[in-house]
Amino acid sequence: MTQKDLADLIFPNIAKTIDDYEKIYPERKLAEGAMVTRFAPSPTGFVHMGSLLASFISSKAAKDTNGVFYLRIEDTDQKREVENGIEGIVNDLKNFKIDIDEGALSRTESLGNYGPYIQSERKEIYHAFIKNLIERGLAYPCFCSEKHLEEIRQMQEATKSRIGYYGRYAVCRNIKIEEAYNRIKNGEKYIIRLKSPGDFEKKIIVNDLVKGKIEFPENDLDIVIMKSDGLPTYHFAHLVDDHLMRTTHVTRGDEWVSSLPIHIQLFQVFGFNPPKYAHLSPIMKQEGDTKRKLSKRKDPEAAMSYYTKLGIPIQAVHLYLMTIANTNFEQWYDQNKDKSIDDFKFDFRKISASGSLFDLEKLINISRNYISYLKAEEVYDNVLYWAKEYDKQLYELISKYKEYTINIFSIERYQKKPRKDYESWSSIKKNIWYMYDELFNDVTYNYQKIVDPDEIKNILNTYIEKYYNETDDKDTWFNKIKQLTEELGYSSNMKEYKENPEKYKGSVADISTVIRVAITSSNMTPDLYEIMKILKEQRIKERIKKAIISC
RNA sequence: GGCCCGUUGGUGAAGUGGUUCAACACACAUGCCUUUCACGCAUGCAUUCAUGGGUUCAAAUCCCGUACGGGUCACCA
Repeated sequence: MTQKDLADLIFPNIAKTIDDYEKIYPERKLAEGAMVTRFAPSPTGFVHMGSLLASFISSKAAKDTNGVFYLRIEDTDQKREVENGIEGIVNDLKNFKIDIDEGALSRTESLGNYGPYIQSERKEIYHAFIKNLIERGLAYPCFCSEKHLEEIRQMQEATKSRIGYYGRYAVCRNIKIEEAYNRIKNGEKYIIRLKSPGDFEKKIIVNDLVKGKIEFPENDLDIVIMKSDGLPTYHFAHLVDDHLMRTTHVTRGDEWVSSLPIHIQLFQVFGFNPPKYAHLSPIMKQEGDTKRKLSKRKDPEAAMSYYTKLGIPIQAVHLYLMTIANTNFEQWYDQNKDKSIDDFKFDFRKISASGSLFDLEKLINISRNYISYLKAEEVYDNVLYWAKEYDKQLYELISKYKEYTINIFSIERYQKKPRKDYESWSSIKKNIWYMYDELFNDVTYNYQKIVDPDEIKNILNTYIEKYYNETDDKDTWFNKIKQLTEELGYSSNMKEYKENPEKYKGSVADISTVIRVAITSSNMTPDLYEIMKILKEQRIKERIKKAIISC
């Protein structure tokens, strides 16, 4: 009896060989330096920040080099799968404008010639590779029960030995072919393990794209490559898939670095070239005075939905991810404000080796800047789209007054340094609500410095009757406010007022504030002249009247 | 416990042996500008690169130890 007999017993219906697969999935014909990258999540529903960063980097690297970025679904652990998990992932990527060139689109649809892109559909491919290993005596069935494995572990712990299935602990490694054959024939449960050719005393060096050179002992663990359900483990699927899909660069979380010796060994056993690896440190979160990994479970900001709900533009999230991804990006962008991320050349060597702290404040700042450079129409479209989902009242209002709203968004926008009032689509309402009569009902007025109702009435009355004129240009408008100021015994010159405040009842600032508050109820607004231009004569008069009455 | 990685200001970080070695950005503080708020501008914010040794004429940068943080050691990915 030979290894071949054993292999045939375990995998009786394997039609294709490794060589066949090599032909079916040939080397990709891409330009020199083109990278083939992938995002390979489990279908657990949604993509969190860390994975998004990894997929963002992968897709950017592929795009920069005219390569291929694909999506592969890693569903070899069926317990993890969530209903519509694939759709959730595809959706998140789509929402975040990370385009895939190939890969799964849903359970039934996909794109590209290197599929299937869902691991559970690749079973026979894995089996062909495993069968090959068994034939060559490089893999064997293991009959150890979980209980027995647990006993081994406890013994190893007790004797302070290295933990794992290796050397003299790997009892099934030495089972005779005949015995294995018969036990399988008798229906005994088993898994397949790699017969590791590694030596723990020897070292291997891996050059990680972000961590640099890392030295490990060789892997000598007889790792499981096929589980009792017939599906491969992650390690083995990684080998087969990334080889057959011709992946050149694997970007993943650094929880995988300790598996590197296993992965390198797997590639060696088949004589394949391993891909280049980039292991990303996790995104951290400050909690008290300790840092911890940003958690999908505990931290709402780890989910993409958090940002769509908040109305942070996805471009801002991209910008933020890029500043985390490449440490030289921020400066580049600062000097190339007119360019987009697409013009920036991503570099694996510029990824920080230590985990960065997630900084929402910085994200918001980026968002604020980003929004400030949009056209008013773009702001409008975005707010409309956002409000449709999250703020019905706002949606109706701005739909009804489209031109008017765009005018509001235009205030102090088209200048060298636009205002940065808006940090997200959801925050805009608090900046513009007073422009809509529908919302301008039960307002309260806080006139700041001037509190005497008669004085306020007097200011307002005098202004509206004597000085206000709709057609005034800005200079005239302000000169008239200055005239009003002087007429009432206030100082129209701020410098002068600051030098001798006791000589006046107040300043032009105080008068302006009264008018501003009367019209908007807020003492913090953009340029009052612009606001009044948009509001127009009739409504200004109404509002001033309303303010006077409420004194 | 074994193996591996990391540690520069409140934050993201630049900088891998020596021409400002502590950039730049966010945040913060103060001042200026100013009809409010923002914007903008100016200034300030690590005598020091977790820590102790060592190599060197010279180290944040190289080596060793220690501390702290993280990862991993599944028929999970």
